[in-house]
Amino acid sequence: MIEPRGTGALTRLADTALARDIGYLTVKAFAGSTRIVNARLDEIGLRARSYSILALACSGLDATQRDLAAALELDPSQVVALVDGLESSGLVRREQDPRDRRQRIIQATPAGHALFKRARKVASGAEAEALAMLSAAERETLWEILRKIVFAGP
Amino acid sequence: MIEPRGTGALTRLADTALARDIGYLTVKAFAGSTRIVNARLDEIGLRARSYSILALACSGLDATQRDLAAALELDPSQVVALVDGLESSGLVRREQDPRDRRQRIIQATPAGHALFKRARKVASGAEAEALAMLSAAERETLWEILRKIVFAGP
DNA sequence: TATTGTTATACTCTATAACTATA
DNA sequence: TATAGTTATAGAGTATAACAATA
Repeated sequence: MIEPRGTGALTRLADTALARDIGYLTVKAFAGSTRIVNARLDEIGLRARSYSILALACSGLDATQRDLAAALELDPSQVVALVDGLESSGLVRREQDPRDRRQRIIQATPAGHALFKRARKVASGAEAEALAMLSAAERETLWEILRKIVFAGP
Repeated sequence: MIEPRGTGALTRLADTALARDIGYLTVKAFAGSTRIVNARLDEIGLRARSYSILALACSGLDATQRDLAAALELDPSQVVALVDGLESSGLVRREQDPRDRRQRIIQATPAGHALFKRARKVASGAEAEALAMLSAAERETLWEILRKIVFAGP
């Protein structure tokens, strides 16, 4: 942006209309956070999405693949590949629901529960790192607003 | 999740640990918002990222491709394709910086400015739609927090 | 006939490495 | 030698359509 050396390219960006654009800010904030979270989770063989699947498999909700798709806003066909990966690593099992043999309930194995215990700490640390510039009160406010976006029915 | 017919699969999800996980909430909120924003922008031939490039090309900041990459948290090689698309649609021009012939300043054409004027309204409407469940005060708070995440130096 | 899980396909996004032209 | 833009490639994420087994 044709500035003296040493001046950040973003210096004047904060003054533009884009800085008021929640869409832009969301994309940028999300990109940075995802990078951090995935980098940390990669160390234990997970990513943001496989972590979420594992979390639900550990939750005791007896979620079917269809439920996982709905909960994570994914297409059912994407869930197949994610569960395949976790299953081949021995972290979850597909259990046939005796009440409807079409459905597969995804349950975490003992190894899955053990890894999730570690993964929660990793994810929580990554979150703290990604949001280090926020106060505890601001993080709480962000959580409340996100919760409202996700769980408020349309 | 083995519930009576008519009960939403997400009913009990709000009580699990995942509902406290900002990472999960962010992924889910972001997925929904992006879907809405891209669907609306598609109608005028843009997407979230080409919209952001066009916004900066219209901003008067005389941004180079390197600046765009930094501002949008993209790799410079991704900016090439995005600028290619906008340029072939006649919305932006690559102008060689006389002070450093390696650099290309991305400027919006008159057609680019005209489309951006429409695109801002579309993006703003999509944002309102995606965040309809928030009050004006909550949207303002969300904006402040996102701004802090994006512009707070590490 | 409708639904669950599955396979297949295509397109977008993200991440890296290497090349060219300029500095 | 270092940087801006470019090309190429591979992997992850997103979106559809169709199929087999089951309801």
